Amino acid sequence: MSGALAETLAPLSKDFFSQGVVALARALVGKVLVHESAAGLTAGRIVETEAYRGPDDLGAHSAGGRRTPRVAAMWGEAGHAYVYFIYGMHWAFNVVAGDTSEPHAVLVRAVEPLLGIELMAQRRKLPPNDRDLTNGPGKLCKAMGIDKALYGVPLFEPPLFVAAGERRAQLRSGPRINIDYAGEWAKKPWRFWERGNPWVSVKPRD
DNA sequence: GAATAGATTGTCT
DNA sequence: GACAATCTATTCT
Repeated sequence: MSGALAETLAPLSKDFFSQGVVALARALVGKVLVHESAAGLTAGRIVETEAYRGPDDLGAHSAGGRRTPRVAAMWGEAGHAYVYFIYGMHWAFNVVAGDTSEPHAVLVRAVEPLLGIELMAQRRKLPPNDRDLTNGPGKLCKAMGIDKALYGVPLFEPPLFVAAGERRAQLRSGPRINIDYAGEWAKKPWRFWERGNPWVSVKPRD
């Protein structure tokens, strides 16, 4: 990939994030996530997202109005990062949506590597052409160097930001992954992905 | 390819 | 003390 591409990666404006959480989850598919870390630049095209709509949504960490230190970012301004640690070893990255009275967020579940692929491979200890590089929430965080240090940072300016990008295939939707405990809420079709994209995590029926 | 179990720790009850 | 918006290795078929 060329330096020319890197130069086209400018942050979207703050306004982009001011839309409903489900609309934002849809809009983010095809956009590019960029991280300018000390180790180097990585960028990936977002191909899979999920919307979490607390306090009503029982699948959300903010369910029932829960407002603990961990979920504080969900109660913050739209367009900031909500990063959490899960299963004792993985980080997951979310884009906060809604205003400060609405604890909403969009989980980014998979990206397609665009830039800094060698660095991603190094961080993941995998070959650069490996499909497992970024096809899952924990995997993409590891590959792109996203962890607690980026908790709450704005996503409309460096070092971590969302840039313009195009969808290359039809947008599909289905139930969210691994929230069976959420009852009826688990059935909502708030998972979105780009049809047929090989980087999507848990294989959907496209 | 599918199913299963084990890893490992921050967070909340 | 229980569990989690997951990943990996292993063991099947």
